[in-house]
Amino acid sequence: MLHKMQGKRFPNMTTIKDVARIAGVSVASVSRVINNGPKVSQQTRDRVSKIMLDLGYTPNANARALVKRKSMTIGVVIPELTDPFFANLAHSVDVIARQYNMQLLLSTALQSADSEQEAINLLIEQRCQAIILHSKKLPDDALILLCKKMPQLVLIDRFIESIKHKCIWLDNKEGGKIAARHLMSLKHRNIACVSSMYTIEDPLLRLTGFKDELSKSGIGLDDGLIQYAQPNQQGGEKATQYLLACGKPFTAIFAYNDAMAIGVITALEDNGFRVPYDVSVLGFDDGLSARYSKPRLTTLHYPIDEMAQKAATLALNLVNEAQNNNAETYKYLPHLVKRESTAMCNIK
Amino acid sequence: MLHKMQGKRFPNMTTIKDVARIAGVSVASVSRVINNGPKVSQQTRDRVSKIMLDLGYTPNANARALVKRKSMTIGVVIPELTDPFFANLAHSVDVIARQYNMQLLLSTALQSADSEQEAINLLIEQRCQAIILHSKKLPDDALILLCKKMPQLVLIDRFIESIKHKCIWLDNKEGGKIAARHLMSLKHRNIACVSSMYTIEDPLLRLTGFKDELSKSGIGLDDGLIQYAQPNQQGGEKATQYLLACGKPFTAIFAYNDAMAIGVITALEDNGFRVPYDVSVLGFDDGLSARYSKPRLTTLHYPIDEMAQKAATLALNLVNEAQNNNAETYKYLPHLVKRESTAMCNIK
DNA sequence: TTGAAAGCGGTACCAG
DNA sequence: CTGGTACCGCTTTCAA
Repeated sequence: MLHKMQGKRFPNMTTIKDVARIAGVSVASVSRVINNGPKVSQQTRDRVSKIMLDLGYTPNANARALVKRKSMTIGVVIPELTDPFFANLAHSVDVIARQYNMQLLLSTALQSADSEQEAINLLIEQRCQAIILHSKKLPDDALILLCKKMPQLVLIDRFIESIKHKCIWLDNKEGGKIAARHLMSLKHRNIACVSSMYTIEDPLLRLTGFKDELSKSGIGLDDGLIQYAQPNQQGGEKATQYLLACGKPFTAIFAYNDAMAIGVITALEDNGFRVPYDVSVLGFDDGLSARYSKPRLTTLHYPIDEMAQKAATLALNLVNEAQNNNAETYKYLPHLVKRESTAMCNIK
Repeated sequence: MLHKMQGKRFPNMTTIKDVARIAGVSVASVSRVINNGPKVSQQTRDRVSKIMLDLGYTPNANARALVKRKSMTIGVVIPELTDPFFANLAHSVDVIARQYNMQLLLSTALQSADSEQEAINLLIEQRCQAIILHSKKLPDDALILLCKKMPQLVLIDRFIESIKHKCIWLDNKEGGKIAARHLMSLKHRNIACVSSMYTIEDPLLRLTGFKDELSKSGIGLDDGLIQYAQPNQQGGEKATQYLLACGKPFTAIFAYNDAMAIGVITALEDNGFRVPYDVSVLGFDDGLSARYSKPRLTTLHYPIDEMAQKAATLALNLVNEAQNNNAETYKYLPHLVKRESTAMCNIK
């Protein structure tokens, strides 16, 4: 059901010329009034203002963008709005956009490289002055190319060495380590993991950091105790059922994200285990649901708000390659938020 | 921290002229190639296409919008993106936008009439071909005026008689009635309400419908058992504490929305009551959290997705006042989703 | 099949 | 302080 180019054209609206004609002045003067320009007599200013109001005149941003070469828009590419994580990301960009008096242009990319590329192209067509891109599907080289074409493009949640000064990213590996330390501090030694089945690097990094830290203390992670599933509540439930079925003992589960963690808890309780008394569950993200769930989730806070605001600010201030010489990089760290889903291991 | 008009101008990008010059053809021909126009020789088409690719040429949507008087954008005004309800609304509009090959322009309005008006103005400046407006603050007459100026504007979650063919709304009163019927069918007779403190009409309508339906069966609603608070989780907790403190007995609570309902449950359990065994709790909206919460929420499903899609489609097909003669109106009804937070009253 | 040229609605420079 | 005007990048007649 693709309606190619459908949609009616905008009805004729009053233009600057209409205003000028009716006010008996030149368009130049009207333009000055619109922009609060300096050299207009108060008398002209008042008359023109009144007429603009009477006519319900609204300047055309497209025309303005064309001549000024500034669209006053900032673009965001995210997979979709229904995921609160991405909605928050967009929201934070919006906060910055407002500060700069700019409009938010949203492009959702679903889950394919093509659709990501398409989303970006649309934003470039619109000549956004900044683009915040959350890409998981496009390969590194495509992004590097893109950055060359669009200097004011910033990547969020991704790290690429050769354009690292445009990458706002979270240290997932360190996140895994923090998780491991927390669980170890609670004396857990038999730990399971519920990870995402998608082949993006985040889950791998978290897992790697997690394992590394455990092994530092001589704790191994049985491969059978790592289950991969869809990174949502159902995936969490399913993975937990497998975990339970395999029969290996564990006293804690590190989930890829909060949604999975909630699924994990559900499955655990359905099978007669109590969280955190029998099994501790650790999430990741610290979204709203982490506070809603019962028990409330102990989880790693993902500072997406901060990161998105940084991304927007950075993008807006990226004039051209010349300025990218700054050696700044933008690594963020998750931090532990202790709530109720983890507790001291009570099995010796 | 308002950065007036800051932000660098867009770097010079290659234009249609560049392409034309390098290809040794006129801009007209390039334009034809871009738009897959009919009268171009295959040879020219190929050469120009290649050059566009080599140059990384991307047409300027602003220029195009100007001359074609079609921006290919669709605007959405919502209070904010962090609320999943509004994020869903925006998402559904986006779904339609994609079908029509249009871009989503988002304007957040926070919580004041001025900022709503401002958000709308910005979208009109952008010459969106359709605007979906969720307004709670602007008075009826302002909206009626707006509709006159912007025929392709559609209101969502609001009903104004004189422009009812542009209103996509939910029958909140009926929602209240459905809620009452459900609770009565479970034999509850002492019922409390936790409502929103904001003076928008939704909470009032729900409450009215609720009371009306109760009184039909001869059940009264003690004014002391109606508490008003912020329409979020904390508000729900607070309101419940007041309810508990006032000492009047009740076996069920009808909350203004899911967030409040979850707060209600928390407060109830903190005070030793079990949901739904001791007290039933009924929510409204049926957002994600209704499924995450424990117990999972029995709630009234708000078909916001459907409504938003309808709104977008309607707006896009609204050419001018002439066509608004259609007598169609767009009332939607919530429906009950039974989950775990309500149960038969076990107090005689 | 092609190109020249007239705008679309503004801005900004220059002259008066 | 004001007006005339040359663009901004692209589409679309109209002729050739």
